[in-house]
Amino acid sequence: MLENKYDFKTSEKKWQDFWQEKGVYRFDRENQTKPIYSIDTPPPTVSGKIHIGHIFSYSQAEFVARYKRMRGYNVFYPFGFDDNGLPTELLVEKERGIKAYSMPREEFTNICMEVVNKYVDEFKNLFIKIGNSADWSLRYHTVSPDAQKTSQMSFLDLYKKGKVYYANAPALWCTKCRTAIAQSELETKEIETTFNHLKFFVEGSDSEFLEIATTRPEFLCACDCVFVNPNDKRYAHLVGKNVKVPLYNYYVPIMTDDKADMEKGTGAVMCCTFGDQTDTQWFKKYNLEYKVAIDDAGYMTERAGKYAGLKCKEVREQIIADLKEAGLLIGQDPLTHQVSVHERCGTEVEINLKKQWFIKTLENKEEWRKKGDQITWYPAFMQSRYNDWVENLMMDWCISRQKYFGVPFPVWYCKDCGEIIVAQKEDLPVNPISTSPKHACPKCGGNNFIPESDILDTWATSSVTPQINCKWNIDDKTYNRLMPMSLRPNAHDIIRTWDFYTIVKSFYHSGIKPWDNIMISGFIMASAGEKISKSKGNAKSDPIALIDTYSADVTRYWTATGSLGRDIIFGEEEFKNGQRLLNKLYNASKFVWQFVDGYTPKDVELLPMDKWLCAKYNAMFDNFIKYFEKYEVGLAMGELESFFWNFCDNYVEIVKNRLYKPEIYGEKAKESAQYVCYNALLGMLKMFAIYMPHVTEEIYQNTFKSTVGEISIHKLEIGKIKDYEDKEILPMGDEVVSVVSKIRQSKSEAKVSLKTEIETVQIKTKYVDFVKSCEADIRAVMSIKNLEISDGDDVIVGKFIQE
RNA sequence: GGGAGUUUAGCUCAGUUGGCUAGAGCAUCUGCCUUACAAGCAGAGGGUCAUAGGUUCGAGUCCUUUAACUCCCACCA
Repeated sequence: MLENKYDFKTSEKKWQDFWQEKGVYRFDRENQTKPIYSIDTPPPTVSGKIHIGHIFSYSQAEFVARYKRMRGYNVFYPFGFDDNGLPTELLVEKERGIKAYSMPREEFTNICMEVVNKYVDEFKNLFIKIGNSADWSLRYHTVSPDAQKTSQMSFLDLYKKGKVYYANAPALWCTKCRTAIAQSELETKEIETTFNHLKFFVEGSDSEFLEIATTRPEFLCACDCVFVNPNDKRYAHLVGKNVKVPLYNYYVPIMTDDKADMEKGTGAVMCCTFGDQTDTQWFKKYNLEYKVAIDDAGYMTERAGKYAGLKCKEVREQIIADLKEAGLLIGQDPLTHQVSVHERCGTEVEINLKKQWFIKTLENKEEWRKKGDQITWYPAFMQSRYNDWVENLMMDWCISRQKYFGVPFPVWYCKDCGEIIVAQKEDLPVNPISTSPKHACPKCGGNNFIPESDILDTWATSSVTPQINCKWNIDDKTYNRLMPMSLRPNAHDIIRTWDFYTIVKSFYHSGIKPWDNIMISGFIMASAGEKISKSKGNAKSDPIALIDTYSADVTRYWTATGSLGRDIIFGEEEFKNGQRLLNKLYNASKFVWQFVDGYTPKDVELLPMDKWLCAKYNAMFDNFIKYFEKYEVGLAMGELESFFWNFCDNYVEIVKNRLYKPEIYGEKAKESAQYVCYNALLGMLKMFAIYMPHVTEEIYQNTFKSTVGEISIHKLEIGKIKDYEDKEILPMGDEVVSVVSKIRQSKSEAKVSLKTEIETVQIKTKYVDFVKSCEADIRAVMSIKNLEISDGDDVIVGKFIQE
């Protein structure tokens, strides 16, 4: 029996412990008969507190895991934590008020480990608290030795295959984080600046000058040449001549290139190393000199002369003032434009030239497209984001980071000849700083080595989560059994990083796609167009507070609303619906159970309305499956929910008379209702268990477990009520509901109680036979003395019999 | 500049291959203590389906136009 009231505060914790203890969600390695469904869960980045957006996105995938389990799959649902690299370093620096570069490397990484462990525990507890059904025995960490090993194996494999290279090539650089970054880590920010028109005097003339517009005059000290378009008649006569760089007074040539846009600025552009992407292309194409204007931390170099040692933004104003004073500034136009900033810190990104490691991505664009096509995208339109990204790739993937806390490169350099020496696979994981190669340099025989002190981009490890999960190169049997994985779920912000890089790696390593399906969820917005962010202080949606206030089930319910891939705006009012549902589910179960306690389903001839309910249930079930197969977890729940309310408000109301009073309506009528109540309620509880696992478990344990036997509702499979697929009956039963509704309406309009007796009701319907066969039900539920049923389309309600 | 998504009731959103009078919840209003639930139930009002055209016997749904909002990408001289 069920307690009178449901108390989520005690119940949720109780069942969470129970599930862990009984291993209800364990992947069954030994089972060879059930089909496997594997989920490549995104390991959340340990970069601060988890907010409601994470809960939203993870829950959507979690519903799929539960659904598949209840459809008979052996579900492989691991959970990982991405706890290394730049994001984690930034968290540690902020939390402890330290800077990585101001202390010994080892000390810093030890502190990182401490902080990470604290946060990982918090994360895990939160996911358990929300009722996440991951198999925690499959938990992994990207900073753990196992993950490091896989990540380094990935590097070695790419190295052997010539897909990773070490080169002195222009790379994006963050002067605040003091490291190289990748194109995918850029964000755009709109800023106000000025377009400065400067005089570049033509060599040998005091009067003739070339007018050049620039937003970055601080780069004047790093100018290599000036470009004009070859078709630009305005400047044709100057091509080949030299011009004098303002303030610095050295001469650079005027050259032609198609990339110089006649429409932009004055049509003449200065090329510096490096002001922007185009400069890097010119640098390569014309083999220009590399002139460094800005150092790693964003200060001007010696080359800048009197401005050396100053931040480049301060210098800009000063230079403009100096240019003005020297009469070299023709004018200034205000300009609003987009600049690239580092997504982690918002700093404007520079480009510099250092030796870095790159993974080749540009040469296989076609292949990335094809692999994207082989994966089914849900919703389909999200694939265009992936395609856009692939098409617009500008640079190979730079994977070296000048940071401390992460997976090291398994690489040394020979001190004598510079040869690259990589570790042996069997020695992994290695830290080159604390160990040395086992053999002398194969090229020169030298025995002195310089370790690579950079670490790998955190995405270089995150992009091998399928390989980590499936034991690539460690357990071939498991790998072949699980790859490609069934599903990759993530939000749309990391398509260009996590999804893209994972596809790249999987293709390079084994030539296959990493997953069959990809499910992209939306974002929780604070308001239209405004992302939730702690720094903005708009995150009034702390998941722990929400769970404590509304329960995990209600919070989960909320995450299921909406359709896949769409952003939704956070609103606490919406939680009320979930509370209502949870309450109703408990009460309805309690009510129905009193009539089926001790009942075991047996074949009976069903009454018409009971057949109708079964057919209705089965039709709902079909829709439920249809939506779930498209990962539309919210729309699936919508189907279930509206069926459930219909069940409570119409069906149960109609049959409860039969259940209460078999002496009036007959034993058979009672048994028919019992059969349907038992099956429909159990069926719905199982489906609701996907969304609200705690309350449904509580109900199951106190009711159906006694007849079903299985230790947990989450071990059951969802399904139809047998043998009731008759679609013809649907409109007939609906007609009865609508007739009852019309009678209710007349009572409501007369402002009388619903139990008020009615002298006579005339029903005119096109389903005379069916309605006649439901006569007893209709009379009972509406308290009708005389009921006349005939052909037509109307309901006439007679006198009310008042006390 | 290229691409994607959205636009349906005051609010949040469903609406499948075109098919009865366009639906639900919230909010508002009117009632009802009905042998589960008043944390409940019944009912009512409320919509030119963003816009303009087209295809069709028939369009919220398909095609074209325009507009607004959001996002992704590019441009960053």
